[in-house]
Amino acid sequence: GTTPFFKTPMEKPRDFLTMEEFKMSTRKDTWVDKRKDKLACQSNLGTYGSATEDFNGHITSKLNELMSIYDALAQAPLYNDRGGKKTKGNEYYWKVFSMKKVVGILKNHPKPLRTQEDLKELQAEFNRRGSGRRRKGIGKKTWNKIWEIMQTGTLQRINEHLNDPRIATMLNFKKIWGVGAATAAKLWKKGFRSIHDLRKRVNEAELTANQKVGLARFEDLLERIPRREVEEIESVVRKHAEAELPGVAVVTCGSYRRGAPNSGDVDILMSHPKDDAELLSTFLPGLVTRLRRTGFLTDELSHGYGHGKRKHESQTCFGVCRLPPTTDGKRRRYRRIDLKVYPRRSFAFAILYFTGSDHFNRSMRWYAHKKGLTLSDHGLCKATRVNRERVWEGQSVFAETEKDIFDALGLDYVEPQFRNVQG
DNA sequence: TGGCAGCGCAC
DNA sequence: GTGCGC
DNA sequence: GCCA
Repeated sequence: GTTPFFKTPMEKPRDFLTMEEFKMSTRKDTWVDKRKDKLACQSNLGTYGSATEDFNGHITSKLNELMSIYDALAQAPLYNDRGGKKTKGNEYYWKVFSMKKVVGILKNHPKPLRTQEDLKELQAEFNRRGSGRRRKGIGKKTWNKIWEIMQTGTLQRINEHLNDPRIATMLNFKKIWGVGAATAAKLWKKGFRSIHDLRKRVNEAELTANQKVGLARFEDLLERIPRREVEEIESVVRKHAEAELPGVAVVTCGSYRRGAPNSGDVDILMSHPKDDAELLSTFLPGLVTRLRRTGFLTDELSHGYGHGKRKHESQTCFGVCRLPPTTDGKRRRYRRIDLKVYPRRSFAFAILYFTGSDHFNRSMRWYAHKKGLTLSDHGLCKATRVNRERVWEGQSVFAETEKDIFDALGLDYVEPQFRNVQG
């Protein structure tokens, strides 16, 4: 985070601004600057993040269930008889968005909610104004849901939906990687009723190549990956990456980098001081070939080897991998792995972006936005908008480390393990 | 009442 | 252009 | 579903 990724310092590319030039060109002392201590990417410093114990799993598990139901409803125009909206302008999309936030807040709440007094205490914390900062994100409907779960152990709304076999089946299909609500609804309409069913008549299901992989590896891909295994996977990739391109930097991001005890997938970012065009032309395809040949990378889901507009900016390979059997002969699980290669000039931005968490990123982007800036996995630039259309994007500030990016924004640096905020 | 990010790849 | 995942 |  604070130390450069390579020993030799990088020369600033001509099209980047120095920190001085950048700060000179950005507005300061705006109203957001005075309130920046309230940001999720600043205010939770030292309080959230390292929370490893989930005191309110009895509540969040139920909210998660309802969330996945809404997620199915949100994106299933085929399921709704009247046809849902085509975009995420759909009402359910934002219910899910909002509930995710609530789950994050409860996961980080340092004590279990059992009694009405516990709940009132938390509500009071949310309503307090003046001296204490006012917390946001839980509204009246959600307080009612939490109270219902505390009293009855469940939500009537969940049972109503799950009693509908269409919803229950669609939720199961949605667990297949590459199958969203639209496909799940299509499969229901075609008469499929279970994963087993789908496997039996896979040819009739008309799945895409990715969905077929998702179905074949279904059970394994549902499992969390222990931290220890993420490290093993990283070391295999590092070994082959180093063979392909000596001196390559290999950094595993995602929840692993935030210190999580287990992860949903493995997100590996790589870079090298060499010339960008050269790095982005052959390295990743070469690495992928090596990983395939050794049997480690078993499936490729999608590539971004860069034939599009942004071919100079990054390359990706999403796939499935598996470690060799353990010494006592036990087979290992198939795991989702993302490989990404960024040129050195944007490596710090990419590392910051893919380390997350989601809400931490949103918070930083929001702050940047209010200062007339735009933050992405490629840079931090001045943005000019007319009628909400981005018409012009300035040069990015030069950053060799994540800390440089915080500095450019005028924020305090936050270590990865404290970026675990969700609220 | 409008905003909550926006993008690239498979098909 | 839609669906999907990031 | 929450918020300004």
